[in-house]
Formats: sequence, structure tokens, C-alpha cells
Amino acid sequence: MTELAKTFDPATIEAKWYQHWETSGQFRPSRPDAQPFTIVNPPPNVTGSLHIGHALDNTLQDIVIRYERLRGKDALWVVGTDHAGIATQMVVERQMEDRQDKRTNYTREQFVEKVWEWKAESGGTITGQLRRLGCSMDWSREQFTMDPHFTRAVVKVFVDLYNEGLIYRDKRLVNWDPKLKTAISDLEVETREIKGSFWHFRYPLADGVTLDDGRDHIVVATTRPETMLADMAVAVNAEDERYKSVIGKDILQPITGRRFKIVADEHADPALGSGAVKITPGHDFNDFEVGKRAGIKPADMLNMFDAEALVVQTADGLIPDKYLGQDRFVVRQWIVDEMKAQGFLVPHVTKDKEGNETEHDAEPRTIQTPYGDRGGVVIEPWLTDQWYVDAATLAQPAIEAVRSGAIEIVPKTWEKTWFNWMENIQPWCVSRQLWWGHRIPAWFDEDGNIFVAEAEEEAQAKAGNRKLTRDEDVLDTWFSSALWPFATLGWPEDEATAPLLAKHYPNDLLVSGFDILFFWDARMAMQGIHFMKDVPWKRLYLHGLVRAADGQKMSKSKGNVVDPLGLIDQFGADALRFFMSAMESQGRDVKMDEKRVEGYRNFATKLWNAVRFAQSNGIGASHSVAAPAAALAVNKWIIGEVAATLAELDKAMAELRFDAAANAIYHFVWDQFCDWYLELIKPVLNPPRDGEVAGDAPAAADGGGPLHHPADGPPPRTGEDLGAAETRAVAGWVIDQILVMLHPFMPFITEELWHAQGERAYDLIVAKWPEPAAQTDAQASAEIDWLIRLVSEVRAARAELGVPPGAKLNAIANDAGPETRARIDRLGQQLGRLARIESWTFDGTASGGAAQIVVDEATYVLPLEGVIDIEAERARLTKSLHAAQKEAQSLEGRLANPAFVEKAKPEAVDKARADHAEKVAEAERLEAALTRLG
RNA sequence: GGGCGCGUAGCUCAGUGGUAGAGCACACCCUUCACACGGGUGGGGUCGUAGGUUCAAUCCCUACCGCGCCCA
Repeated sequence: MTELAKTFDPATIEAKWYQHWETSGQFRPSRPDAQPFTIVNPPPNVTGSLHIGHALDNTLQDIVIRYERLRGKDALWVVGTDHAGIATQMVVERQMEDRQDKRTNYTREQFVEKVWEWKAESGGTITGQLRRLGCSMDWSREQFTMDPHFTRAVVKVFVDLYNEGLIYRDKRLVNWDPKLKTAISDLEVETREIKGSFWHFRYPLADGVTLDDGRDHIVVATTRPETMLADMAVAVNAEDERYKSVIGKDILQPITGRRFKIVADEHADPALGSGAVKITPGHDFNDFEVGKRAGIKPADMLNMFDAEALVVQTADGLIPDKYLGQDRFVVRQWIVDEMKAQGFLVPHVTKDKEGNETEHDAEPRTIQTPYGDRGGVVIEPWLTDQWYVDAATLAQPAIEAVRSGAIEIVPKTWEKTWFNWMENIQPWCVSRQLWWGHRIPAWFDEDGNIFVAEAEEEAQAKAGNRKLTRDEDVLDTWFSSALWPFATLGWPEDEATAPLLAKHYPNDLLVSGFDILFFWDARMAMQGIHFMKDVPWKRLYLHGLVRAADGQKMSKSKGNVVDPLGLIDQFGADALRFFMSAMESQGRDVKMDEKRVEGYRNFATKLWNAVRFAQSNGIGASHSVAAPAAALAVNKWIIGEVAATLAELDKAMAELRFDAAANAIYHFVWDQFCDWYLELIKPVLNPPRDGEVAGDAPAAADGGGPLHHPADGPPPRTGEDLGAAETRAVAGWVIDQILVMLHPFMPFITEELWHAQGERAYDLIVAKWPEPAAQTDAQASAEIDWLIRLVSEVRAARAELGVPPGAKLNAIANDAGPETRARIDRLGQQLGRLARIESWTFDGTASGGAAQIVVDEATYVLPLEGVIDIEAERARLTKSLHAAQKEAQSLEGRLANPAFVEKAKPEAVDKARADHAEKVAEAERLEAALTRLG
């Protein structure tokens, strides 16, 4: 055994054990015949660093993996990092900006080389941090989404999907980020509410046409006046009487002088505004559809922006020169000014309290505005050629997989979200105008014909002698991470050359935050089912966000980010992990609470000291997985409690109730093992010295007779005789069970204590999970339960009556049955120590004042002449009496109701009767006690 | 507008159709031979509001109020 310091210091042991586990290959011990268990880690951004959300996500995964490893499975936790296209390219570009440099000063190859350099420099940060958290991933197979084998998988998936018609190139509006100058997917757009303006303008009708009411113009409204430079129609509703007569007629755009049609379209709602809308098919998603319905081909739609959203000339050359090259928001104001100057602005009129009218250019409005989630600028719908995945087709089997239960989503409430999104899924734009990422395996000849192939030679072979140019674009990062559950296992190699694939696909579990349910989880399901013909994982566990203490979302800009490494420094990785687990109740966000982390650090110290105590009493490592034989009730009891805790823990883990699992082991260690068991075995291990309180020498002068049965001989005197050897064996065994059960949650301290307890044949990380065979002895449990209740009652009475803590009392047990007498006999020393009762007599009365305690059938009298405040004792007993009476009455009322007796479950009626009898008896005893008090 | 979740002790959160729980905080006591990052005792909740179902509702149903998230 190794001697332990008085206070647990996490820092001194964490690095040591992590390194030991990793270098000895124990994160994935060789278990060729064992049942596989597999989790793939959501790959963090390769150049990122660990934030609190990673800490939660990875802690939960590590708990499951360590648990399954202890249960003997071939547990594989796949780990790796993601190249994170946009994010990583942005970081490198920002670094260049800081040096007054920019990406375009380099060739593509040079730039990509610099990104690799940055990856080499910072790529180990987050993996190092995961190690500090104690995560037991299989680092020997660490992956990166740009590894050559991974790239091969990505290319194959693209080519196969293309050949199956599930990837295609299309010209349509995309969400364009003018800052990053790339297309992004719908999911990367976040809508924000912005205070904006709603302007009304007159568009004059051409050729002298007028509306039925005589007006020579139509009023259109817009929140984006700049787009009128590319207007191609005005739409009205076919049913709208105001405009019916002018459908098909021409109208003029005042600034460009462009002449176009008034078209009928259901998009125009007669009830909204003027009922007429201007149509800019090249720059608005709704207008794009209206334009197509009006017969305008996408190729003919006018474009007025370049990639940075600066105004460019439209194909018809009608935009006045002064707008060219200007920013979209500058142009917005210029257009308003120009329209107003020319008399085409319809002012917004407001009235004050006196009825005075004021004219404004525009009506203030809250506008739903799309922003890029990375670049943070307003997204511009832009007409470009991009690659699209037919997500609707791939989604069908993924929907079915959840519906059939092939994938179980935990918590179940997320199923609806899954279905709702999958059923309404849009084509997925997967091309990105970036340099960092998987380059699209498509080549174009000079006529724009497309050749998709896994290699250039292949494409060339298809193209004959035409000159080919490779597509400049790369794929969306999520396109590659969607392959994570199988590409990390060796796909597209077959099962013969990639044995892991056969054994570990499907994965057993995926743990992810719900914030990436669509981005990642859904796409893994789509790709996994399509290419592997089976679901990627059997269960999907979704957890919430870690929020700041005040419930706000953590963000760098708010400055309320909590660094998990700081918490590890302060309280230890074990405490942080336990916090994450204990707070993870399904479906709820985790609110950061440092006091609670501190509490779990205290818990670790508590365990540490319990083991320290054990060691000082000769309690060391156990030698068997099965529970040692025990004769003493206290030992039988604790063995039963271990079994109960284990059952609770296994149930919680099976249901992925991390909070329940953590609480089960926490309360067992603290409340059962430390607070009661260790206290109860102290007299066994260290028999009282002379003059100490003890229960083995009672004054037996009353009618109760001697407490020891003559047949048993004289009372045992030495520790060994009292069962000390048995107790040491049991205590050592219980500690070992605690260490194993707690290990998934607190791996460091448990491994340290495991070895501190003695020579071990193996490390705790690969120890054996407890066998549930340990039995519960009902009699022993009842005895210890009785002891706990009696001690608690005595303590409460002492505290409430102000009896000095050190005062040793005598006790008179009245009406005690034979079992109770026997218990008092057996547990005299424990009662002496915990309740400070020095001696026992039976069936007597106290002269002078006394406290009285009712437990089960017996009433215990504690003579307190001179100490007791009679009134205080009366109040105490009265309070207990009222409580018992209240409950008795409530039960009586229920039982008096015939409907209850007839309709309630028989068990409920029986229980009510039993409880009622018990409470009535208790009340009677308390009344008697009050009467005796006088 | 559609969907989801939440509202339980001062705070952070569990929970169950049959007498409300934990941690922290609070009050009092204790330097008792593992631990003051500790031990003991105690106070504190009409379980958001209003109806309904039921023998019985904090729990199930409906409406409403308040808070949050996602989608359009």
C-alpha cells in the first residue's frame, strides 16, 4: 500500500496515469473475441481548442466507453479532427491580414501549403486537451478528414453519387457570403431580426395604360430598394380586381428605364400592401420562383452583383454608371434618394396625438435578415452554378431508420424534429468557393461539358483529346464528416482489407449536441445508410448546450466563456467530469455552476480520505471479484448495498441517464459507505480503550437479564474476535467495487487509489465490472436500517434538547421485543460510538426528567436529570405526535372512503392499512411518552 | 405561423398517479483517534395560474400566463 497525502491533489496524478494508460495501449486492449462496442467522436476543428461544450460531449462518451470497456467489451472510441474548411481558411487568412498580407498574393498550392503548416503548428492543441480531460480514445488510429484514405472515400462518394444521379450541377440561387466569397448551405444561414425600413415606390405603367381607377402607375413595396436595378417584372394576383386589366401589359422601372411585364402570380397577396410586388428573380428566392413561372430561364435572369456584392452592370446594360462598383447598402440609400427626387417615392405618413401628419421616407419594420454563421455579414441570394446533393432521396431511408427503430434517438422528443427536417429537406449545396478542403473531382472541357471521375486520367479518358480543367471548388466540410462512421474504419476498402469495418460498423452509439443534429448527424445517417446499407449507429444521444451561470449562451463576444481547462486546473478533471455527468439529465441544457464542480472535488477528497482511513486500519486490495463471506450484519448490509447501487448504476447507464448514474454512486459512497459503514466498523477494527464509551458492558441490573447469551461464552474482547478480519476483507472489497463503479466518471483518482490499495494484476481501466451476484440479506438490512433510525433519533433528540455532544448517556429500552434486545446486544458498541449511549437497561423508568424516543415497537428513555428542559422535550414529542397523527388521519380518511377501497389497486389499499396501523401505534407511544413526562 | 422544451426549497436541478427530493446556500452545535474540501442537527416548497379526468393529480388532459430554442 502507498501512503496517501491528507488532501487529494488531482494535478499530481492526472498526467501520470493518462500517460501510463496511453503508452501501455490500454485505451484499446486487444480483445479479439469480445463483443465490439464502438463510438466515433465528433471530430473537432483541427486547429480549434477545447471549449466547455467539447468537455460535456467527450465526458459523456468517455463514461460510456470506459463503462463498456470495464464490462469486457472490445470498446473502440474512434478519434480524429476535422479540416473545417471555412473556419480554418478564415483563421489563416486573418493571420495574413495581420501581416498586411492576403490569400490572393499566393497561388492556391502555396496557400494550401500554409494551411497545412498552421495545422502542423496548432493541430495538437485540442487533442492534448482531450487527454487532460481523461478521454480514453484510441489515439493509435487518430484520423484527419484530409488524410489520404479519407480523401479517397470522399472522392468515391462524390463520384458514385454523381453516377447515380444523386449529385448534380445546377444554376439556381444560392446563399452567397460576400465576405467569404463562397456559397454556403441553408443550414449555415442564420436569420436575425433587424430593424429596417419598408419603402413604397411608384412604377409608371407604359404606353399610357391606366388602372381601372384611373391611376397611371402601380405601387410596389420593398425592404431592399437596391434590387430594383435588376427588376424583371411586377407580379399581381390574378384574382385582384385592381390589376386584372393590366396583366400582360408593360411597366417601366424608373431608374434603369427597363421595360417589363406585369405578370399574374399567386405570390402576390392582394391583402398585403398594395397587392403588387416587384420581381427580381436573380436576387430573391421567392422572385426566382415567380420568374421561372413567368417563363424566365435562370440563365436569362439579370445579375447586378459581383462576388463581393458590389454592383455590376446587368446584361442589358441599363444600370446607370454611377452605381457600378458601389456597395449594396450605399446603393440602397442612393436609390431611395433618386426615386424620391424623381417623385416616385410614396411617403409613409404617421399621425401624432393631435392628428398632425408627418411624412417619412419609409415605414420602420423588423426584417428577418439572413446572415452567414461564419462570416457574419448579410447573405446575398446569388445566381451561380453549384453542385447539389439530392438530399430528399437520401433522406427517405434515414427517416425510415428512425421510424423502424433501427436508429434510436435519445431523448425521444428529438424524433419529431428529425422527421420534420428530413421530410422538408432541400437540395444540399455542397460546393464551396474555397481553397482549403476536398477538391471536387469534376473536370470541364472548353464547351462546359462535365466529366466526373476519381482521377484526372479517368476523366481525360472519358473526354478524349479535349482539354480539361478541374473544378476549382471544394466540398462542404460536412460532406466529408458525414462519412466519419465508416471512412475512419477503412472504407472504401472492403471488409477483408479493413477488418475494423466489419466489426465496428454500425457504431453502437453517437453522442452529439443537438445543435449539429442536421449538420452532421442527419447527414451521417443519409450517407451511412446509402453506402454501407446499414445505419451508422444504433443509438443517437443528443445533449444540450452548456450555458453560463446566468443561463446565457456562452460566447466570446459576451465574454462569459468558461474555460474547461481552467476548471480542471482548479478542481481536477475528475470533478469536472463528474459535474458534467451529474448535470446531464436528458433534454436539458447544463447551466455552469462552479460551486457544484467544487462540490464534486470535495467528493473526490472524501473518497480519498475514506481510503486513507481504510489503509490505516489494514484494509487493502481485495482478492476476489465476488463478495467475501460475511457473518456480521454490517458487512452483509454493505454488500447488499453494493449490489443495489450496481443495479441502479447499470439501469441508469442502459438508459443513458448520466445524472442518475452519477448520483447513485455519489450517494452510495458518501451516505452509505462513509457516513454509516465506516463509522459502524470502527469499533470492530479498533475496540474501545479503557474508559471509552462502549456498549459491551451494560449495567444489566434490571429485569432484562444479561445481554450475552451464556452459551456464547464471554463477550469477545479483541478486534480479531469481533470479526475484524472479515470486516477488513469486506471493506477492501467494497472499496474496490466503488473504484470500479466510479472509474468511468472519475478515472484518475480511482486508478490512483486502486494501485495505492495494493499490488494489482491489472490496471483499473481494464478491471472487471462488479458481478451483480452479490446478495442482499434482508435480516441484516433490517438490522442496520433499525440502527440508523435509532441513532438518528437519538442524535436529533440530543441536538434539539441541547445535550452536550460529548455527554454519555444511559438508556432504558421499554417494550423492546427479543429481536430488538438482540440487536442492542450485538450493536452495543456501535450505539455507544454513534449515539453516545454508554449503557443499557430494560423496562425501567427514569427518576427526574428524561427524553423519550419511539422506534418501532420500543420506547427508549434517556434519563437527563438536570440537563433536560422538560418544556423542550414536551415540544419535541408533541411535534412528532402531531406529525404521526396527521398522517394517521390522512390515511384514515382515505380508508374511510368506500370508493378508495373498492377502486384503488389492492396493493395501495394494503399499504394504506399497514401504514395507518403503524402511524396509529406510533402516535399511541408518543402520547404515552407525553403522559409520562407529566 | 409551425414544432419542441421549460416553469418544483433562496440558487442550480432531480422526481413520482397514493404523506415532496438532492447539491449549494442558510441557522445552531462539534478542532470525536479518515476527512473543516469535514461531522451532527435543523428551518425552508399551496410543485406557474385556472379548469377537467380520477377513489386520489405536483405528475395525465385542456386553456392561459411567463421563459427559451428550432424551423418557415
